[in-house]
Amino acid sequence: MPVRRKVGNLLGLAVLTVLVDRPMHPYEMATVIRARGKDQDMEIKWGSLYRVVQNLERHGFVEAAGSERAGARPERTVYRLTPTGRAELEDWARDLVAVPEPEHPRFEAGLSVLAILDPDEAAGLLRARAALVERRLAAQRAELAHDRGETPRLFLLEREYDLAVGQAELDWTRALLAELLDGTFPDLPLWRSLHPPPSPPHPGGRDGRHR
Amino acid sequence: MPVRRKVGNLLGLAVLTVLVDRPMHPYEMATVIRARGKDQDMEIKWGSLYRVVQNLERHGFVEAAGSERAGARPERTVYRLTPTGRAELEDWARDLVAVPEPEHPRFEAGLSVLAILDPDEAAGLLRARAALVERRLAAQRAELAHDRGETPRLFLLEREYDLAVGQAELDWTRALLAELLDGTFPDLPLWRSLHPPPSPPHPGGRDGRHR
DNA sequence: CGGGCTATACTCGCAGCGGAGTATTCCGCT
DNA sequence: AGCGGAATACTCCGCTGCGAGTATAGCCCG
Repeated sequence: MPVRRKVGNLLGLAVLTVLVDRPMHPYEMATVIRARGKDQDMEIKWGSLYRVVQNLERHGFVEAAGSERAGARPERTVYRLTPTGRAELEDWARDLVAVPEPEHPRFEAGLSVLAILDPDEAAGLLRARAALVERRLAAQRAELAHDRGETPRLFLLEREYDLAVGQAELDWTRALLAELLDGTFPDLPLWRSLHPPPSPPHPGGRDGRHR
Repeated sequence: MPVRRKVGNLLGLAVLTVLVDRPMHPYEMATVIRARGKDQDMEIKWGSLYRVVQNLERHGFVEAAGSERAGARPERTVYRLTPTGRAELEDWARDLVAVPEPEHPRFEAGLSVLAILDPDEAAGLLRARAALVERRLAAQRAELAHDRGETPRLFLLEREYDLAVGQAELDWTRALLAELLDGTFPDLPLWRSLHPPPSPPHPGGRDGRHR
């Protein structure tokens, strides 16, 4: 497995990263992370921000660098990256890049239980998904093309990657869908046998229960 | 977003699925899920099993169908799927299949902070990753080919999908790596400027700090 | 026939996550 | 000048997840 991190939340990675440039107070970190669009790259829940910063401090990755107050309002603690924190950031990054870990997208879980749905319904759902994915890809592609003008490619790599993987997903889905629609999919009879039509006119109570 | 589930843990999905066939006690569910290989499809932590079953019961998705004891040993509660539970299972499956959700693989997070590493090191890490991914793909492909003999394709869809996406990831990584190695990657100068060599012979203390 | 190993079948406790809430200030509008 | 809504800047608490631990039963090996 990938090294067990003292602070595992990826929000922590984002925090360490923005602190490389300069010390900040938590709310500002949130703003900067959002501004750089890095909140799109990892599921970030802002409710966890202060908790995560606390944990980073507890483990010596960041430390308070004093506190300021602006006008009224509770004083905000400004945090700075420690050398240990910088090291942790690099180590974490290395780990994320070099060690592939089996991940488990929702779609995979969905496919693993696809057989409990009626095959015709499943085809409809796959078609719907494909349409949505296609639209999202188009939007992402447009946005990426736009940002290329303003941001060096070096900082857009994760978006390129996303696009590549998304496209592969779409292609695979479309291929499966085609097999289902033109009847080439080999297990269709088996699959249908698991889902007897609601009530055939009404012959002698046949009931093809599976198992 | 995808409907908020009362029980969100995917282990719950697996539990509902095995209960379609027949009532079971928790430990048996674990055995069956493992036997069907469905534990490969979702990150399952067995420490959560009893908790998840409890929660499913609390929400009326499963219910105790009595308890048995075998020889000595604490009596095991046998659970059965309720109609609500069956409905939840189908709804959940539909949701997982039809609604694509932006996911956030570890590698994406890694790429988003790649610039903090030295470009040469980054190339090394990408190469290492590519090698590992390639080996895993080969292993998966072999295993899948083997299982094709014993299991209908209908129950192996998620593995096919995994393979397709894994291959896309590998291709993308290799392409990026090639650009880095042959110097085609456009931001290499920028990137290098963020990482001044540890200590150049020792001229007048130049220090190209970024920002 | 006894000693250790593996499989069976759970329980416990706590850290961490995150949804929801809170309080204040600022700004635009009318 | 008064109101409403958005942005700022957090806090709180309950539930979940899960690593670690526990205890017995069966069984294989010498």
